[in-house]
Amino acid sequence: MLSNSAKYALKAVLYLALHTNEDNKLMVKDIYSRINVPQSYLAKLMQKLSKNGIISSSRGPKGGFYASNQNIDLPLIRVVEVIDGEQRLRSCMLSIHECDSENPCALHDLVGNANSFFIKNLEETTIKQLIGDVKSGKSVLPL
Amino acid sequence: MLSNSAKYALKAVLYLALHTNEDNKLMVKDIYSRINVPQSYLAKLMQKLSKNGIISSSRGPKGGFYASNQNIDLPLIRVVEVIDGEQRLRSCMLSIHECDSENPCALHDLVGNANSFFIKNLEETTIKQLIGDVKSGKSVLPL
DNA sequence: CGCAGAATATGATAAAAATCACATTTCGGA
DNA sequence: TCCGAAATGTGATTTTTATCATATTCTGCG
Ligand code: FES
Ligand code: FES
Repeated sequence: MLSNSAKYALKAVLYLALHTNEDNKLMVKDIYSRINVPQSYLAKLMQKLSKNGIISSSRGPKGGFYASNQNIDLPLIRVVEVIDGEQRLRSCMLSIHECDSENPCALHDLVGNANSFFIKNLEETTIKQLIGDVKSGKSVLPL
Repeated sequence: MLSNSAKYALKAVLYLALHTNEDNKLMVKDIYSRINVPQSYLAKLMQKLSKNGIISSSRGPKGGFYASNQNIDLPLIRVVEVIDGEQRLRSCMLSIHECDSENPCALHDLVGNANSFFIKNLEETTIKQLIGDVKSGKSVLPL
């Protein structure tokens, strides 16, 4: 469903959304151990996220990565699409082609609904909304 | 969610359930192109399934793989557990640990329910039940 | 300006998943 | 009994994913 990389990326984005802003940046080395992701692997992921506008960054002294107000208004699905590509999430449970309700595979009824429900949630939920739950203690950002 | 191997295995099991029985066996070379799975890869998967009692086989001339009446009464989850291991399906969406409703991660509410719904279905649906839908044309076994 | 601190770019290595190839064992039938 | 047809066992190769390492570019500050 989600690749390991996508999980890492989501954790990183959420961590940035919780702990940074334009005036309060963080470097990879300050983050990786907090979310339990290998340092240089995380660096690569964050570069990709940054290049695709999911998170922000600035170089040089006083620089680092951060989540801008614009960034945290993005829907979660943007994060996983940048990392995993567009079709992985929408692929059929049995075959390689896209999941297709017009031509449901044998497993489609057992999972298709659940999956499209998940996708819909990812599309409709923004990063900002999600960290609300974490802040209020309703959910947790796991190691 | 499901590995490629698990998808292949499910397709193979369903194909056997649809087209074989004790008196009507099939060899890998008769199957692989019908379900679009590399021949020798499929052979390995079917050995594993056979060794774990998910499907049946007999050697020698007139031999082959088949799905017995016992086999098709198994729940679908047995197939994926044999191929993917027990925990993959139940792992948290954000971390490596098991999904845990007591300690929900930030994504849990968005997906946890959908996922446990899927698992429950895999546990409660037998192979036999599933091929009913295929036979009646309600769903399809895709390439 | 120039230096150090940071992201960025590039590519090498390691591990896991997918795929392929072949030797061995078992079994039915002539 | 023996031969060939089939699964089984073992391991090698390829591809993808995950991880590590290093060189390069940009930028604020003194
Ligand atoms: S068509 Fe296979 S999961 Fe939807
Ligand atoms: S705890 Fe993360 S998906 Fe359930």
